[in-house]
Amino acid sequence: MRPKSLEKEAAIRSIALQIISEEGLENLSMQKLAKAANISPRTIYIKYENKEDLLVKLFIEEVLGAYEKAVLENFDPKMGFTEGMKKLWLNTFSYLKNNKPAFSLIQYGKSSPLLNKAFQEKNIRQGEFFAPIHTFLKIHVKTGLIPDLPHDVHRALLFSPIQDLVAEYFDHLDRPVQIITEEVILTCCEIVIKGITNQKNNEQH
Amino acid sequence: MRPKSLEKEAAIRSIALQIISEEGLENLSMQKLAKAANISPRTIYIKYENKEDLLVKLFIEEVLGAYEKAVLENFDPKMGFTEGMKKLWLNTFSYLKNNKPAFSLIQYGKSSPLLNKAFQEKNIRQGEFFAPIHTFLKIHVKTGLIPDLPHDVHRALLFSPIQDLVAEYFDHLDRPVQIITEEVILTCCEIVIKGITNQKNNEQH
DNA sequence: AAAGTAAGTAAACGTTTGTTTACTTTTAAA
DNA sequence: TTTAAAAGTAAACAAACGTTTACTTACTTT
Repeated sequence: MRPKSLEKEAAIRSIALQIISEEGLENLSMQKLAKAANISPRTIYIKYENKEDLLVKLFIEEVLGAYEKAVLENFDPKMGFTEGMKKLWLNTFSYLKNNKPAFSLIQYGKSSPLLNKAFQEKNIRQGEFFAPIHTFLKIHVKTGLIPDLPHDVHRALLFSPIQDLVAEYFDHLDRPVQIITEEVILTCCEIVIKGITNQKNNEQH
Repeated sequence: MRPKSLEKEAAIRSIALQIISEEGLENLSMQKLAKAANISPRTIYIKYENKEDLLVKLFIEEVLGAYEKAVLENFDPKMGFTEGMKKLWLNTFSYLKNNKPAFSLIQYGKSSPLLNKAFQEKNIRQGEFFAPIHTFLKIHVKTGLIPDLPHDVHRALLFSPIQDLVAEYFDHLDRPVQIITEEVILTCCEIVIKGITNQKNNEQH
């Protein structure tokens, strides 16, 4: 029997991401994708059940999987809070700034009902994405360094600014002067850390 | 001559938002919209040049216009920093939590190249959205209360968490216990304020 | 009351959509 | 070397797409 061509599957995924990033999810069609990948539309249906299946697998497996791996590289839940946060922020920035297609689909994941639902179901059925961050935060809640808030609230406070900064990095890409640099990222990270940490020695009653 | 029916225009806009919110931007079609609004497709083209024109006007005029107005209600750039921030955060929360369709399209504005481009062009040509917030931050930079960072960086640090919290509010809507309440919003706002403000009396060298 | 004109409709335009049918090619195992 | 079977292709399917044509309705103005 003839084996599946892995190159063709990889081409489908990367070209789909490219179209979504450049023209938007609403302008991705199976026929456009097939033509751009130089294959027959039928070939896509050998690897994916239908368009929704393709989009969901692209989002969950290709994009979020690689994103999680990149963010957690050289990160350990037992790290000190400041060290860990800076590692996570810098990993996020250096991965996403070189992967605009991935960032685009992650953004769509917050808008599209289809992708949003897929994300929540995956989180429930197969365990949370970014589980080591979960552990990391729990440890620092236990020591009393950061307040005991729901994990989703922690995420909003600690990581939504870095994602917004990446969006701004891309918005400024064609301008002469870059304002979102690694130095700015670290400054912002320190500001976020300062906000969340309980500096017990400073309590004034 | 026969006047335009304002009700029909309003119906087009509100039903379009509803479809985008429930089924996604990628599933909004002119024919579906016309049928849902009980009008002929041609009627939409009396009021809008084409589909892109409809989407852009929906985003810029209907959604961002109303959003800006709601967020700035009873806000004054001359307010104290903590007071102003809390006002902006609570206004944002109370407006968006009752306007899921608006929130959905705002999220799409960060993903879709069409809407993103429209937003940037409008900001350049007709002056920034949320100009009073600009002024507000400049005042508190001048007094030295907050660091002098680019406005986009301020925005990421000060307002991206509240937008993320609204997204989480909607994600948790069908669960028995609500975790995103006005109280949580205020707690988070205080954490963000604590991070950004230069507490000169606490400097330890 | 009549005229004039924009608003609005029903139906259809040519394209493109997601997907499938009928067929050919490729390749590992017999 | 033959063969079974999945991979892959070209072409086409009905349905839905964005948009327009030809026509009717409704309302302001004269």
